[in-house]
Order: sequence, then C-alpha cells, then structure tokens
Amino acid sequence: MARQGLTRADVIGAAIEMIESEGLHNFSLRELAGRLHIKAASLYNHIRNMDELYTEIGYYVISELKKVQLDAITGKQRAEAVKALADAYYRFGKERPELYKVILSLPMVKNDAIHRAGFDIVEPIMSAMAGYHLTREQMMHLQRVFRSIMHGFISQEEAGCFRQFPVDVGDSYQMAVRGFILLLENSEKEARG
Amino acid sequence: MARQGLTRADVIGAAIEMIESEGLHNFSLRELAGRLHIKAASLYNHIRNMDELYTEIGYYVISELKKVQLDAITGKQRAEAVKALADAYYRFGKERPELYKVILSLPMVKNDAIHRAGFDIVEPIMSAMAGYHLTREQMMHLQRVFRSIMHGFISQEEAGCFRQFPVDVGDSYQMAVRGFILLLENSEKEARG
DNA sequence: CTTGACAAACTAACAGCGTTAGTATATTGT
DNA sequence: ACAATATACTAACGCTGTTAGTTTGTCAAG
Repeated sequence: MARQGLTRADVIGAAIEMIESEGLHNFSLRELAGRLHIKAASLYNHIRNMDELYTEIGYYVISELKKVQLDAITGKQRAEAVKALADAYYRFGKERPELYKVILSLPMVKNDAIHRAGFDIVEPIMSAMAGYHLTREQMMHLQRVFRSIMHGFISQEEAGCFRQFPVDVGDSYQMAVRGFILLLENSEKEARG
Repeated sequence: MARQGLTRADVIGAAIEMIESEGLHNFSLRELAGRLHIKAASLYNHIRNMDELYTEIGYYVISELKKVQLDAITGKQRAEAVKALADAYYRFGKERPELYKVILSLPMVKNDAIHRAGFDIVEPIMSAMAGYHLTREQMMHLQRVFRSIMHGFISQEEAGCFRQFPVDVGDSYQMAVRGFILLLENSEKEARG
C-alpha cells in the first residue's frame, strides 16, 4: 500500500493524543495503529519500539512543560517568579495528568539524550530562583526540593491520596508553595550571613 | 492434587517477595505461581484477581510503613519527632523501593477499605506534629505537604531524576526536611498570633 | 471404615499485548 | 521506463491475565 503522508511525527502525535484521551495505562500499539488506519506491525516502519516512542513523547512533554514555565516567569522576580513557576507546573500537571505521568517513566531508559532533556526541566527553576542571593550549590539542592514538592503534590492528588480530609486541596497547595519560599528566604540568610 | 498448606497468606507473601526481588514491573502471576510450584490458574483459588492481590499487598506496605514511623517518633517531640518521622519514611522508600511503588497504584482501586487504610499513613504524621500548636485544619494541610515532599523526593530519586548535578542527594534531602520544619514553625506563629 | 462434599490443584483455551520475519506494492529518483 | 526505496501487509511467536471445566486429594459425617 505504502500510502504516503504518514510521518513519524504523525505517529508520535497520535500517541500523545491517545495517551491524553484514553490514559497512559490504556495505551497500546494496536489501538494506536488502528487510529492511524494501519496494522500494528506497520508502526515499526516509523518507530524502533515502544520505549523509543515513550522517549519521544517524553521530549514533547518536557518541552511543553518548559514552555509554560518560562512563559510564566518572564518579567517576574523572587517570590512572585517562584509562585508563577509553581502555578504553571501545577496547572500543567492537573490539565494533562496522563501526559505528565510519562515524565517519571522516562529516566529509566538509559538514553543519554533524555538526561540532557532533564536540564530543560531544571533551567526554568534556576531562572526563577535567580533573584535570590544563593550559592550555586544551594540552588542545586533547592531545585530538587522544588521538584519534590511539586511532583509529590501533583501525583498524590491525581492518585486520590488527598481525599481523606474535607479541607480544600488548593489551600494545601498554597501552603506547600509558601513552605518552599520560606526555605528560599532562610537559605538566602544563611548564604549572606 | 489439592496439596494442603498453601494459604492465601502464602500467596501474598510470595508476591511481596517477588516484587521486592524482581521489581514491580517484572511481576507476573505465572512466575508467582511457579515460585509456589503451582500453575497460574490455581492462584485463583486463593485470590480473586491481580487487582485484589495488589490491594492486599498495599495493606501490607502501609502497615509496615506505619510501624516504622510510629517506632521512630515514640518519645520524641516537635522538630526531633518530625525529623525522625521523615528519616523513617525516607529509609523505607530507599530500602524497599519496589514495594513502596505499590502504594501509589492503590487508591485507584475503588475499594473503600483502602481509603480507611489511608488514615494509617496519616496518623503517625499527625502524632509527630502534635507538639506544635496548630489548628486541626492546619495539620490537615501540613500533613499533605509533608507527604508531597517525602513522596516527591523518594520517587524522583528512585527514578534517577536527581542525577543532573554532582551535589549530594542526602544534603538535598536534609534541606527538604528543614523546609518543612520551617513551615511548621511559621504556621505555629500564625496560629498563635 | 466408608462415603460424600469441599477445597485445591490440573489442562485447555481465549483475547490481548509487543515484536519479528518475510512479502507485496505504491511512490520516488535516475 | 525501470530500479530502488519506503511503507504497507500477513502470519506467527511468546508473553500476559483470566475463565471454564475437570480431576484429585483431604477431611468430616454416617
């Protein structure tokens, strides 16, 4: 048949669409092929295997996340920048939960390129903290703390782990961000003193 | 055949063992059956299906986690108690990473009992914070923040997301815990004032 | 002590999965 | 126009969880 027009980008795009609509754990190559009106085996003309496809999707997710984060912090400083960064991260996780899950399953792949992509995730965080007077080492640690808070919150809320109490989850989120900003200010004092 | 002696508890125990040694994503009912010297279909005399087995394992993990946490905080107050709690949580996640992963895949099951088990996770955290003068509502929020930090840190470190910089991960962890204690102290001031 | 009932094992099969090998065909470049 | 390439196909393999139907060992009641 060899119908022209079906590109590697089409396959990846359809996979992203399917993951978002059907959920990551309902994703399958056979249904993906069906959506593209080809057989599952034909997918292998465009991708090496499922791992590679996930990796490719991971690139997309990371680049999208970086985009919204950089967009959020431009023109902002210190606490305002950090809050905007966190909000963008949080919104992304809530609006595209299935796609967000792909990120965590990524680094297991021994692809070095994906390692480099990791820096894309870190960069906006470092930029947002730039207004604070911190050592480079402090920033490396704080970047990890920020990601821990954000990822932990998003994934647990998504998994339904926050339904035990009747208090508003949004308020809990605000408190989490406030905690990080307190840590930033405290670290700044330590760096100065 | 009907050889006596193989109980439901044996099946769950062997499953836990297999998950810890082979990894959660390498777990399969057929190999589990092999370890018990029976065929895969025979497992269904002891468990309803895989979901139920996961749920059962989830109970075990949560009870183990609660155990080490309560053990860690007994006789301690305030920051010392919180640090000990976090350390116990962290150690559990690092020492039994595959088992730890089961927790997150749990609440998706609509089992109400698992919801109740969620309180087992919360209880030690509430106890550790008891020394602080906080409102009940503050504690409900702070409990979520604590779990976010801990889970986020553990799962990202485990996934290899913290390899980007050469700074010590243990130091990052210490900073994360310090951040939470700062938030506790700050919340306390707000509650008093 | 035998017999009936129950629990726990078995075999065989199904539908789904990712993946590979080998084959046909439509488009593209010479 | 023809050869080469890219893209599709079919068929199959081994894996997965799961179900149906059957055999068999054990334990309790008559």
